[in-house]
Amino acid sequence: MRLGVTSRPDTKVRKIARGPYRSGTETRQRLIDTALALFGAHGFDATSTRDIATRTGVALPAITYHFGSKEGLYRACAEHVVERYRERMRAGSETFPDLMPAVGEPSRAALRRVVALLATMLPGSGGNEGWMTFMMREMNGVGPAHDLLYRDLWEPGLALVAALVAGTRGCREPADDDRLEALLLLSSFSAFTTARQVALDFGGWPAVDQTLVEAIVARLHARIDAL
Amino acid sequence: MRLGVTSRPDTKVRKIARGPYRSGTETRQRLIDTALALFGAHGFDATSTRDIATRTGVALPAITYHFGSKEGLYRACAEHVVERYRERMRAGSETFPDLMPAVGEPSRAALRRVVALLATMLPGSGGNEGWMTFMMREMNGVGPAHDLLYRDLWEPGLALVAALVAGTRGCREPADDDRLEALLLLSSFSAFTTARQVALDFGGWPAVDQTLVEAIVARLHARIDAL
DNA sequence: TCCAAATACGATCATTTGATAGCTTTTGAT
DNA sequence: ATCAAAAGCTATCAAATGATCGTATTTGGA
Repeated sequence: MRLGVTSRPDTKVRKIARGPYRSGTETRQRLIDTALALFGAHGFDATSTRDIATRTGVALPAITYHFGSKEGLYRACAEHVVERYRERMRAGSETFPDLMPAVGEPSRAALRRVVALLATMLPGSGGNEGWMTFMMREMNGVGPAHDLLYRDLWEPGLALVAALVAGTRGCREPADDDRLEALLLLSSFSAFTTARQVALDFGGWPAVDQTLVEAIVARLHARIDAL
Repeated sequence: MRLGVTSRPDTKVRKIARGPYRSGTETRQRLIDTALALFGAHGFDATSTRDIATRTGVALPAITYHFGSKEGLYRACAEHVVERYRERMRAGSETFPDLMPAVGEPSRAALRRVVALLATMLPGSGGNEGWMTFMMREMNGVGPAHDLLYRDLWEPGLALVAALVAGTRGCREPADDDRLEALLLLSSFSAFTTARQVALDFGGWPAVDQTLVEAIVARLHARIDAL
């Protein structure tokens, strides 16, 4: 069955791979994992579909078969990133249920926790390397997944932080200054994503580890307390 | 004359173009201007040499002739960016000669001015569009010009800011905290370079104009005063 | 005036790349 | 057991791309 660009195979039956043919969802996931790392490291145009297929251990037409095109695979990666982000934010919301903006001190406390939660997504070690850099590549406005990521990731995140900043300052609706403050707060993270190599080289740090994340969060908390 | 990758033609004679053949330096400069905009907007791999040549109004082999290869042209763009940056910093140094770190209040004042000077490089309107985005593309560590830009641009800039932060805090040598503070200060600019589209869309601002730059500088000055 | 170097371009090559055609094997429901 | 759909692969195509060859024109000094 050939797939359209947006549709995907109905995957209600195949669940467990028992033979040499894997289930469609598993192959799709493995392709997304590989592509996410390569797209994140080198960008859309510098990543070839042959490289993705070879590293995944499948033949070249598998990409067209499962995702319709190279761009379809890229969009699938973006959707996967959004899901990862929502997962983490949901987990954070369950641990800290009071993330909704309010007037006065609760907003400040919530803002502190949101920033700390976002900071936990910084480290690139472990199995999730690449999805942060993938995300940052789409922020300049061009790219096949910019609109999706803006609508489902950046805008909600920035709106939450801006609302919390406004609440901390005693306002109900975020104003220009609050939005700017939200942008400046979150841009602090970009030093360790977009400019990760420069930051690590300059600081002489080996990696974005827990110690470094704690130092960043401490500094951001100080800025929040001074609002 | 065929050129090596690093060498360039001796340009001591040809200066003024009087006939249909332009001077070598002028063609080189026009190629760099076009390439800088395209590389900055779409990246190295997504920019074709044919597109650069066509938009510049020259034939395709002109790139090989003047720069040796596509990568040679890219490096020439990076060198041009470094020169632009140094020009601006030199102009700022002449206007404000006291940028060197010292102990106490002078460092704070110098830091305020350095940040304000760097902020003036943010706006993308005018003839200099593209060189900021070109620069930011090389910060993740991969790319044909990363080392050059780090050595001649990022490291000196960060070292200056870190020294001024240390001076403001009363220390002579910058420590880890000072370097981190320098990174966080400068990363504030990345919100309006790497993430320019996201920032403008979210804030509802039409462009990175003087009003916005002043608001950013005001916020950064407040952070510096709180050091 | 004359010539070598510099500048420029049309035509072409070899490679890479994304996509497709056609066929085989596996899977799971009937 | 049977069969249609799903999953997969080999071979290949058409387009794009970076680079090169050969040649023509211009330039500025001898």
